[in-house]
Amino acid sequence: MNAPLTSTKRRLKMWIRLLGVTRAAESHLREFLRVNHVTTLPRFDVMAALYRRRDSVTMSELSRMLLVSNGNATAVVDRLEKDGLVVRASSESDRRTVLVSLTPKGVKQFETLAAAHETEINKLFDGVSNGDIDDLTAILKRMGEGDKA
Amino acid sequence: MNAPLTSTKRRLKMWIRLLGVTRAAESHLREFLRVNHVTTLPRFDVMAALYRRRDSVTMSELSRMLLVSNGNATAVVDRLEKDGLVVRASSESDRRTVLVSLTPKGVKQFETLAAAHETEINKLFDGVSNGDIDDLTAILKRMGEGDKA
DNA sequence: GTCCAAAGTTTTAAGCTTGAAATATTTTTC
DNA sequence: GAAAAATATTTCAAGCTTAAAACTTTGGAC
Repeated sequence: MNAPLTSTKRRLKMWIRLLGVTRAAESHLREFLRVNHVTTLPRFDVMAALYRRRDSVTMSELSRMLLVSNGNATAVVDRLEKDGLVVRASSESDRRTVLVSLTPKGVKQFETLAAAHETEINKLFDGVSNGDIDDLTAILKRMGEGDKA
Repeated sequence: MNAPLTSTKRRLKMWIRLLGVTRAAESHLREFLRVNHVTTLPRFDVMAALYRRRDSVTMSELSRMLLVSNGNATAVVDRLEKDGLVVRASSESDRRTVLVSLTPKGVKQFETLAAAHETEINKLFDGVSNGDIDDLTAILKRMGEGDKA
């Protein structure tokens, strides 16, 4: 009964689905972090970036890594700093740049958080087959590499 | 060289990619709407929901359709109403409920917007093969249906 | 009919997010 | 080496987003 969709319509449909699945998962994750760990996704993201690069990261690198504006990075780092989870230090070589890093308290909290996060992700996508997971990863990888546009 | 990943790690990896691709696309789309049409994604989403259901929608339905909080829906509708793109009316049968609908001006603007949006999505995913698009849609559809959790 | 739980919406406080403007510093150019 | 262009960060105003509290109205229980 259905006429075949044009290539454009198929892309649109895919995008609607992509957005729907991602938003639902994000929403679930946000709730999980809030209720069980009294934190938020942006805070988690910043801490994850700093954890990956333990030897401190500049504000610019941070916003580039997270795909957020520099003003945004400033705001989240401000709050994490107030809570004693990260510290700012000015660079020796370039006094414009600010180096951010996790405090020991931040490292400790993040390790707990990361483990819980991983478990939750696993639970969240429990119903998806391993085949679908790997196919999805492969397609998304191709998509991510393609867009230098 | 790489040891095979556990099922948990593969899900985590998939999620990182999913989030990355979606955020990059959303960011591109936001920029497009702002620069070329002086509007935002949330506004577009609300208008799209109202356009799909021309005979007016309640605030609760709206937030459910968009997966956002009701307070959020209130705020976006407030701004659209101030711009004369939507109207609120109280229901005859239930004085608690508020019926929102597009004004003629809103309909007209949305139709322009929707066409531009579709073209932009198509351009955005230009580099992705039709096969990948359809596979992706199918997998995402299965994922979306699965999560009654 | 009155009380009370439930449902629909808005308000509020806090945090997230952005782009643009403002500041400070470094590098380039002449 | 002074002026100007470029880079790094913060501040600002506006809008997005959420959860929780406050209101209003409805629909039962009695």
